[in-house]
Amino acid sequence: MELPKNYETDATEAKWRESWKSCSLYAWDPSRGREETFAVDTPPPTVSGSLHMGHLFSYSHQDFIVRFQRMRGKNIFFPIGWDDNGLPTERRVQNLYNVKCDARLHYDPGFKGERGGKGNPVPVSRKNFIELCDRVTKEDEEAFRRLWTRLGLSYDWDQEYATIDRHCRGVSQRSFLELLAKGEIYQAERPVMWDVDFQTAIAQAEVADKEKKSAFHYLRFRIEGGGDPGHVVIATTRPELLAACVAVLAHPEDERYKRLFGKRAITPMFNVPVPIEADPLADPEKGTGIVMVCTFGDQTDVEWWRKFNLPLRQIVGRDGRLLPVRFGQTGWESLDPDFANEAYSELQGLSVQQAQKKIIEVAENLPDAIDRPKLEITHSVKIFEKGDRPLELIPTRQWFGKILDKKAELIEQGRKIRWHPAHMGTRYEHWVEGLNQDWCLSRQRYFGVPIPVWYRIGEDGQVQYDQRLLPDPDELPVDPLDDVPSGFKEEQRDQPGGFTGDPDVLDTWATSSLSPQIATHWVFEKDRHAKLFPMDIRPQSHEIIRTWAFYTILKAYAHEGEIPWRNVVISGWILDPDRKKMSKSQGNVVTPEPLLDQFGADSVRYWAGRARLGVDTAYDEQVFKVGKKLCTKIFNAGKFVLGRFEGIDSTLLGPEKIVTEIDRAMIAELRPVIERATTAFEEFDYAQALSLTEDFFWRTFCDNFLELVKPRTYDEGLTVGRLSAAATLRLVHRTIVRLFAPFLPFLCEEVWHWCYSGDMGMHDSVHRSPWPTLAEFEGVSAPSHPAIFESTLAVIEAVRKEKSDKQLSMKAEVAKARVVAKAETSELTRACMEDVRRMLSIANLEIAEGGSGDMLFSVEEIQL
RNA sequence: GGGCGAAUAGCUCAGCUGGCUAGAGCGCCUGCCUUACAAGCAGGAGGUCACAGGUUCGACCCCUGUUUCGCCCA
Repeated sequence: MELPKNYETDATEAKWRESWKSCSLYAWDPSRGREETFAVDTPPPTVSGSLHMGHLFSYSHQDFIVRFQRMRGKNIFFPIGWDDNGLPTERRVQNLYNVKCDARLHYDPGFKGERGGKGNPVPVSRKNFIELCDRVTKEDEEAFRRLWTRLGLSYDWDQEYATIDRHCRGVSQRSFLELLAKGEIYQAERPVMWDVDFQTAIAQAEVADKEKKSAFHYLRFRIEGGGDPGHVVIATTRPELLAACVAVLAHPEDERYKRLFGKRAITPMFNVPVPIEADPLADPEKGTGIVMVCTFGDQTDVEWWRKFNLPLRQIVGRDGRLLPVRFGQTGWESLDPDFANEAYSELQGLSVQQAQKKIIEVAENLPDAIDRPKLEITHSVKIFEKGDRPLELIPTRQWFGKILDKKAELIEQGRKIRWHPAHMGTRYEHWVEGLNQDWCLSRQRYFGVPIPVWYRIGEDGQVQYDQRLLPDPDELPVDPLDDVPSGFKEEQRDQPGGFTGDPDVLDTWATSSLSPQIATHWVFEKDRHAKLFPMDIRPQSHEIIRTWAFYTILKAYAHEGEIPWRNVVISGWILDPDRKKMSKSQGNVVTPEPLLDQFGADSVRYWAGRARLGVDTAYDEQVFKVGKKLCTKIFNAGKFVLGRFEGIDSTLLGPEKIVTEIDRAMIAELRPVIERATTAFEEFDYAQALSLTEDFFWRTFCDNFLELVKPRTYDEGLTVGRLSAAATLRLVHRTIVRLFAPFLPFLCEEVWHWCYSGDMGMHDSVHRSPWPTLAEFEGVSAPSHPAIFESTLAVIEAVRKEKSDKQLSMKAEVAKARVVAKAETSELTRACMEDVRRMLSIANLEIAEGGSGDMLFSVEEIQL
């Protein structure tokens, strides 16, 4: 067989990519049963994000596990999806086409959209906007598909889905309606966390805490009825909310303020009397220990507002600007309405940031509003993880999923799942324990799964939110803004006595949390679902335990009372040299394509394979180099090993031909490698399996065994010794190629096809050939003594060291070497030393009885 | 402030249930063109296992505390 001189990654990878595709090597077989199936709930990546090495890292990890399971004979269900709905795509479209969505506009069929426009964004209709989103996600998906294929990820492309496609919209809406019917979803008008830039509600899981500079401003509130002193000083970081103040609170045991409880304080500037109440949540250590309650400054304000049944004074609008209000009217009582209105007129229409500056300016010009200079501090504020400005709490009508009523059950579900590494399960539990809000499901956005609900409109033209019109399950998916509820006509839309569609879309997590149901086709194909659910593994990274893992566990529990998967395997992060996570927003990403060009897919996978689950790893380009070297070594060793036995009929090279002592010892060395690598893989510890295999291949097999038997393979004629060597090389090498196959799929397939693809019991592709087991070596007798290999290596090492110390070539002849062996093993020694003698060119090898210690034999004298 | 994790050679990391002299690769040094591979081979230097206590016959490993770093939460 004529083999190429060098390993050309590009050509070889392309060849096998094509081959695997044309024979559907990775297709799931729907006819096989659950027990022999291995189902993976693959993370659908956000397609509008940028592709970087961090992605290749974690997605490789799944593939190692999957390829191992496939070789174990499992029927692999390995779908791939794209998460394309939601804000990241909207944002990308806005930037690419310089447009913004305006839901009031009508569809323009002629609108094409052009990239790179400048100036003010062009307003487009919702439908035009969604069309652009669809276009962009199609392109982005293609880029991902190309990269995943190039990396050799063994997805079943027949199972591809996108979270915005028809099927996913149907599953997501079905889930919504089912949970609504079960009472697990409800609608309510309440203060929710609101991003003023995106103008949408968001959920607790999407909030990030950020340290920001701020300041305590010290405001004087007069006490109604006077006293001494006639005022209290309240420290606040949000003076711009003063007009929304509805109460003043202090700790019940706080001696400074005890006498004030039950009285009223009067806000400066607006002169609004508010009650002074006692509550243990007021922190005496914070500020001046007495706090103003506004609607709403933070979550505690919401709690107090409910507890004390305080009025609502909403001054921050959905766009983050101060709303017009009129003091003197009901709900806006003031002791001096004219003065209050004049003061407020300076603030109205300003953003909260501008309003803060302004109100301090105004207050400073009043005689009695500010008590003392501000105190600068840093504190943590809540920000939407994809946003920029602090969140506001704004009362709006939203849909919610119930979670607070089942925290204990969700923790219990988490405990039924095996987490790898285990401490990631603790992180899940802590997240669930810390939840304090139900899941806000609705988003005031465009590119998402529509909430499948219409409402009746009363004869008075008011929307009747309690009069819901729901679609039939087999009508799904619907878009309530395009589709008409049964029994109505389009002309009745938004008309008195007619109907209106819910304008909101679902949180993207409401859909991606259904990835198991989406992939298994859930209620739509019950048999298929039963064969795949609960799934075997969920691979993901740790920052989305609180979102994706949590919501998926929640949905599976709410729908079927089940866990969604038996195992969660968590990949760590790729960190830059400053140990920061590689991510687009950090601006520290490394683009994959040049590295794939330079090192090849297998080398990149090798890099990923070295990192254990859950462990963050510093990005180190050296490791690609190491991977490439390993590939070259495997390539060269493969060619050489093949050359040592290819002239011999393979039927002459069965396990029974392995009779030479050192060959049997080699098989004995291989056995624990197979056992340990298998155990490691079963525990998802692919890194351990790789390291064991690599070490065995390079050190034991190439550097020592190959050198040791090489002379014997050049024997004239098919001697017993030559056949034994050839049979051992063949069987061991055939095993090594399979042990490497999950990590280096392209190269291993190439080498496999040089010699092993036609073997009995093996598959044409290495990737469907059986994972090595000890059974393959049952016909090989154990060596006479377990320490043979190690003892032989000790002799080799001693002679090599002697040559190296003398700065001689390894082929330099050794005039004489004296080996001392224990009496009971001297026969054995003779058998092994013949190989050693030939390997190291020892002219005169003397064997004597004697010796001590653990080694069977040792070198006493070397003459060069 | 609470939780989780990490700290081992110059660098990146192994070291699993406590047990020989703590390992690998990269880098470095000295040699070797040895009929698979110089992208290789042989040999070598290099570690107070973050720090301080404790448990134990024995601790990188278990316990307590401290420091530094990362992440999550309040």
